Amino acid sequence: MNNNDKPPLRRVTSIDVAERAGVSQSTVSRALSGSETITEATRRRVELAAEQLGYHVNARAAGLRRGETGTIAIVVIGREGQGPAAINPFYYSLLGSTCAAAAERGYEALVSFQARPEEFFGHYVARRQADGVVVIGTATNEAAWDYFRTCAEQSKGMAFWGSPFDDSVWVRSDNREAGRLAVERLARSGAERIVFVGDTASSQRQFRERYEGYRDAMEQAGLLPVEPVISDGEDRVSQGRNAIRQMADSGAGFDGLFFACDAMALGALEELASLGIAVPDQVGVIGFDGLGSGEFSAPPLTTVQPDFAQAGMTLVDTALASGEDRPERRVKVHLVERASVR
Amino acid sequence: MNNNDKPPLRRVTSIDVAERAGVSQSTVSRALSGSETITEATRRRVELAAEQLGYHVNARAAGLRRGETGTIAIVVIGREGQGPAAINPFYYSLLGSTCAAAAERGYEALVSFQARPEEFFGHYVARRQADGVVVIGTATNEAAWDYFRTCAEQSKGMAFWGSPFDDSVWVRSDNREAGRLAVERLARSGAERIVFVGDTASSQRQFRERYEGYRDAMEQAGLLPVEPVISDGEDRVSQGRNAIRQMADSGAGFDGLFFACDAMALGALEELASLGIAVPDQVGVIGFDGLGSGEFSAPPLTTVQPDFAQAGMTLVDTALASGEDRPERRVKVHLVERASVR
DNA sequence: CTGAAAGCGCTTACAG
DNA sequence: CTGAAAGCGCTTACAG
Repeated sequence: MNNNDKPPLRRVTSIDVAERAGVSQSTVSRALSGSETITEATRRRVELAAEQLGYHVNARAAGLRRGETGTIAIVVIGREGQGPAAINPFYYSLLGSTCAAAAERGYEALVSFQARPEEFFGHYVARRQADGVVVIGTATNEAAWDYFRTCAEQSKGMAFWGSPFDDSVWVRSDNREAGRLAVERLARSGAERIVFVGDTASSQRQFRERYEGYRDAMEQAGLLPVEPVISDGEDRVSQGRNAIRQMADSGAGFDGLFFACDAMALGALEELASLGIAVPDQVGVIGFDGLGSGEFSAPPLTTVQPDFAQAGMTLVDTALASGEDRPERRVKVHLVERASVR
Repeated sequence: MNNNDKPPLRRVTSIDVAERAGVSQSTVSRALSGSETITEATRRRVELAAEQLGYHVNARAAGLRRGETGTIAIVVIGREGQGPAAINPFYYSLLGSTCAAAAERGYEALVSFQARPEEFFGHYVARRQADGVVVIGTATNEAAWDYFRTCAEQSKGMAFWGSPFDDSVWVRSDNREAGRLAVERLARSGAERIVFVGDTASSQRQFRERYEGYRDAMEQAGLLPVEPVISDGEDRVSQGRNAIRQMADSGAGFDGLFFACDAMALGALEELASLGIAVPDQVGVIGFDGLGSGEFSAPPLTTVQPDFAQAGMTLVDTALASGEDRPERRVKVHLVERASVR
């Protein structure tokens, strides 16, 4: 029950277990790793000894010998000069699903948040800390992506979520489908002058893909696609606010809005309200991301969301695929109906 | 530039670097680990060789020899039967700050999401995968906390955020101060009949502490503290909604509300709106957590928030403190002014 | 300032 | 089915 025999002076090793069970170290190893060639009786004896001694196999020594790390590294890129508190919740969801996917594949997840150049590091595979690395996070930190782009040239086993460059192993949402879904839903509500808001030249490549999906869907619906509305702003929320102000000033009419991301849509909702433009009655609004914040906005935000579980799994599998086959991986998206479209 | 010399058949080791630099393995080790006793010239030679070969020291082998892991494990407890998508964003923020704190202390972070009994695991220290483990996440998963409580009895180096039990090394917000802050702010807006909403017998011990802070502050302000309002509901959001309905039915008057957490407050805001009760004009509302969702609610939610950076740091330091001194660690809180109080 | 040797705690051919 | 021995890739006393 308690340790009044003798205090553990030294960490208990497989040799201690072997001694206690009256077998060799090899047998302990085999018994505890589930080898087939061990008698049930022996295995039980070993397991008992291990439990009595509070023994757990030293994962690092085992891995060193086996040559596998059994872990996958996940790096989350943040905006320079901002802490993890400023991370877009979208990436937290993605991080969570990626960890879960890693676990499902039998891997541990080593995660790091990187924002400043001094802390950029991606050589986890070379350092034998991981068998693969997945990189997610804001596309706005150029220095970080430059760094990781170089990393990817040097090492195998890297997978990126929505990288700002195409020449590496990336995983993305099916953004064209997202555009289609949004336009279709807006059109169904009766909207005809639907505009896409977001910078199609953004380092976030996925924005452009969403715009293309919008454009094609508009044409297919017999509607007139217009040029994307691009606005400035410190962050995505103010970009959304400013876009509305800009459109109001220009006097261009619109009755449906598809935003490149939820944060912009959320800012827009505020601005629309303060301008007295009713959502969804005068204008329907759809975002992209599926942020939790959209559940409580006024009105709750209808949005397109990727399948996070699939995203995490694809990221992990891609990182582990050792780069020989480089399939373009697209993650399914679906519409989350809330109340910003009639 | 490219590898047309010969493809790397085998992983490059410190022996390869030694050979190339014309020194011994010991020297390579010393040069690369920043030992003082090495000539600058030698060091440069070694570094050059390492770079040319694309060598990185094998972290696992080094750690095995050194006896340190250099990593801290972070486990995030989820609700059974729900994936990481259902994790309260509060814990994501806390996870992010904990990872950042670990990095600041020179540690890697090994994170896992655990919700089902089959996946409970906390013996990272025994398995030599980490030097300490911090556990955060929902207090509602009893089986998980039972498991980790037992873990904590067996191993040193564990730190818990807001554990449902007191007999272990926990870190918590300064919840009484939170209660004081909320009451003071509400009173300043002119509220007199202020009520606390939240289950004071909840497994989330911090709820009770917030209530106690509320109660004491009410007395000090010469106001009458009332019994906490407790409501049922699937999740915290519906508990918030139901609390409002309950209070409306009972006819008890109130002009200030302090919720045990933001999710409840957010649900309450919706219900208040649908009942036509104006916030903040008829009733002031304050939550706890600092969720991002509160920025976009109608109206934006005034809330009390812990200092996440401090929380992460305290968690890491506590886990690493090897348990000999068990200081009760309280994390500072502050009021985030938004628009749900006059 | 540098090298040769031992050892961190495992696993896995190789024998028997 | 089990054991003795070698080795995974480092670091660190111990010498010189």
